[in-house]
Amino acid sequence: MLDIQFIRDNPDLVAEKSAQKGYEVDIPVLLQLDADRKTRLTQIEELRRRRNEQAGSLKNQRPTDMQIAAGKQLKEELSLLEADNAIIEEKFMGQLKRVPNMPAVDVPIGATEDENVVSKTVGAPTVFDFKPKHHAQIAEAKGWLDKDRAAKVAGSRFAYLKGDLVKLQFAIIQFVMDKLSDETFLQDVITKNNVTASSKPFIPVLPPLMIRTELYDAMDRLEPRDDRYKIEDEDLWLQGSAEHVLGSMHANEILAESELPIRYLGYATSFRREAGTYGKDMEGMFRMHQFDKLEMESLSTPEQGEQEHLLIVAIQEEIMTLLGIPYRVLTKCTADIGKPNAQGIDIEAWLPGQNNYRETHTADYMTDYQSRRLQTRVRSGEAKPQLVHTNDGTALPLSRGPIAIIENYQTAEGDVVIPEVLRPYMGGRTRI
RNA sequence: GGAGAGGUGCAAGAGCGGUUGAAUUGGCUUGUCUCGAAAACAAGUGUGCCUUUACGGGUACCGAGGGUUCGAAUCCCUCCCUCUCCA
Repeated sequence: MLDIQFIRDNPDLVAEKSAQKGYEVDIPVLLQLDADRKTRLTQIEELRRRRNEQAGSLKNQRPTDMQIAAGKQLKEELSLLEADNAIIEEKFMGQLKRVPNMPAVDVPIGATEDENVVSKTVGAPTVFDFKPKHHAQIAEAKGWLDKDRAAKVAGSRFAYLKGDLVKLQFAIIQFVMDKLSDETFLQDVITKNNVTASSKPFIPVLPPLMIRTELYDAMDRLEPRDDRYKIEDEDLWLQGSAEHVLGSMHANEILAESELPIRYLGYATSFRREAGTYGKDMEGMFRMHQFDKLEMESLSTPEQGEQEHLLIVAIQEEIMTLLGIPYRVLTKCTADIGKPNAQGIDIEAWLPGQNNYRETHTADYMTDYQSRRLQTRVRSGEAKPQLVHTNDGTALPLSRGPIAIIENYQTAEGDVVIPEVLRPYMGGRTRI
């Protein structure tokens, strides 16, 4: 949620930036509602003051009939005003929640994701002396992927992963977890990329995979609900990314400045209904209803926020480089960064089987947009608590990560060479 | 799932329906003392919103949401969470 004070002070700017992100907001209506609720709130507080005054003056004596009558009168006026204000308040919050976070100044303005800017390309598309296969072909031939039986059991966009593909997945998890919880690795990334951030390691976390409506909404990740799985008869949803359950972890807490940044590496199975993607990416395991993911989440001071974002991207790149996967980095434009984002980066891996770059990672910087509703704050010295800044980023998606490995490391025989860094986690095997 | 006991400030822990935003103790901060520290003593120590140049003032918050009452941390209802026992 955006700061209402900021909107009051900069109505035109907010309208303009919201439009750039493709969000329709009616700032004049919002501000009118804001003014209305303020007037009523003043009246309500005055009535409450009078009520408290009378109650306080009575102490232990019995009130007279006149005092009771006066009190009743006050109560009635108050409840009318309060009911009236509740309606306005609800409308106001509805409007306020629709206002997206303001994009940072250097976010390119664009109307669709096609206007994302490729800021960097690392490595060249892998060269083969044979026609590279799609990962689905390789995985199915190896018996690693069984979607037919998964469809029988759970429907489309599900899969049984089996055999060496599963081992590969666990190897990747181990590898990434080792790196991100290693201070030396982080220091190295920081130095190489000239980032100003601490080398505090990420704490591995296995989070709950379900989240309450209230917190999901506060994270601003519940919408569109069509893409979420709701648990029947419970006030719970299956999370769509570990970010959702990690970012909300410290809601309603005031953290000590010395604790920040708090960095988590969450491993979680993520669930998405993929509404509106019928027929898209049906081959293989590129787009599934359920996929495992290693996700970074950082809660930091406002001052640290932007550097945390840069660090997260640098880590993503370093991991891709270590895995030897060609990739490119996209600076997402205003239309694509997402509602709570101030800025966002995508990383796309080269997939020879699709002869294209495809999204594997995202890094989101939300400034205080999420923490305002979560009320996750930090106390710095004597000053009033401030809202923390939140960052998240994919450490490695499991299915798209393995897909990139399978396709880039495939051999003419249909085997897959194991990237060197993963071999220690695969019992020293060099190919599968 | 059933029966019971609970959820109060940084922590422990009081709180006959009415000067209780909340006793007390501890913690923490500051001051006195000291060469310094400890001890002792004194004062201070929540958050949101509205208002104020400022000092301050108002209001709300005792798990969450409703209700009863002139008046609710205290009574009632629903839900969430913790503990004990049973299944």
